[in-house]
Amino acid sequence: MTIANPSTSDDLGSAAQRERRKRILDATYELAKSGGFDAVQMRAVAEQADVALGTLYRYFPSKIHLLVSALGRQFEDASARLNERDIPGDTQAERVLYVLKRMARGMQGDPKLTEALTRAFMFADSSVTNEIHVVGMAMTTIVTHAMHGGVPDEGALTDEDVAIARVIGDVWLSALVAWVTGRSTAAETAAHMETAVGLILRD
Amino acid sequence: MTIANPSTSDDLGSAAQRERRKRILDATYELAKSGGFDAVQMRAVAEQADVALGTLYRYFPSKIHLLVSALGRQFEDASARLNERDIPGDTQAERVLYVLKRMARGMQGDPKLTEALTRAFMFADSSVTNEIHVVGMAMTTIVTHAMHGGVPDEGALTDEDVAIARVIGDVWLSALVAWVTGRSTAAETAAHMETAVGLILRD
DNA sequence: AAACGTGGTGGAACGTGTTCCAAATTATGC
DNA sequence: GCATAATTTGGAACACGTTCCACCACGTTT
Repeated sequence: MTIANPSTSDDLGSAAQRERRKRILDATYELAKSGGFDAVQMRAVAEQADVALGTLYRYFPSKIHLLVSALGRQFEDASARLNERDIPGDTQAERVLYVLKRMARGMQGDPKLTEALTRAFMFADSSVTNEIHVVGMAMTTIVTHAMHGGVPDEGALTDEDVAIARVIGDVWLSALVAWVTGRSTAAETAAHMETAVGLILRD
Repeated sequence: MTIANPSTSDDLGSAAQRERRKRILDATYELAKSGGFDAVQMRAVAEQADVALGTLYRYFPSKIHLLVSALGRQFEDASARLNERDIPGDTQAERVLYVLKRMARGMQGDPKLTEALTRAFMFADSSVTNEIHVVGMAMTTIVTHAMHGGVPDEGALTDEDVAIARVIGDVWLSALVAWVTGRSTAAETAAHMETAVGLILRD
């Protein structure tokens, strides 16, 4: 018996397996984008990705793993895109708000997708630690990068920088949940983030 | 046809209805305490509360409403208990950390219960706005009360106070989710809260 | 007291996440 | 190319949230 799990193993498997994995994540993305969390039904994902239900579960042991993995891919892409350019703004607060607003705009453009991924993130238990960590690191990287104005000098990252980035990430997540669940508007969310960043990053 | 909904209407209904509602919330509490989110099964709640499944759904339209209502009761109790005494500590940060640690200790003593209620809170959509609002207000009240050292002078609440309380509440919620889902330990959570409060409340 | 209406009961039924399995297919070692 | 192992498939089956419905109980109106 092999213990290999195509979704978490470092070994990415054969080309066919990589291809299947990509098809599954693409299908997840599409369904989430058009119908949100509820529309990402395992049978529907399997069908659209053209794999059997059992195969889907072999690659991703639960709907939550599946969605969080999709979120991770999104975040890594966003992080890579943001980090290759310089961040405008004269203060840390301005730069951080710049990237947060940029991300917020992106998410508001795809509310269903955002809802699906955020819900999954909030529901993830310890079995999803690895996938979650990918997302958390990407978020922290984005914020610290903005704090430093786009200088790729990673050595300058103090513990306090990281702590600040994590706190901002926390507030952002809470605000995101409130927005996603329809308990606050986009404008309220933006205002709340401005307040929070202003409080945390007083230069 | 009557539109009355026993769970949200201001009119609490007959004594028998109030009694049923209490039995349901008690059953929810018991099940959550012993088995967490998954153990709060609607059939089990109905049976333990000695009502029919249909009746349970008449009082609480979903499992999420049910759990968030139970959370609201918990929080209001905690808030009332905390607010009737003075908060020790010389600075705002010390006092806020005092109450946060106190609450954290309470929650760590009932991890399953905390898990159930937190999960429900995170999953609640806009149909649960009212119940959520109860919890949010209680949390804000607790933090602002601690900031002011137990002085019941509500007139002294500035907008900034409330904003600060909300940011702290956000960080607390994110930390709670991480703890509940097994992604961080109690000690890490406590340390993170200390960092956050230290950053936000620099006297 | 009879009729009525409101809410409660018991239980069937449905949808979707998840598990399981035997058969078919594909990959691997020789 | 064959034997063997690993993977995929198709689909049945199960669990639990949710909906629905026919019927019952009880208080109110007349």
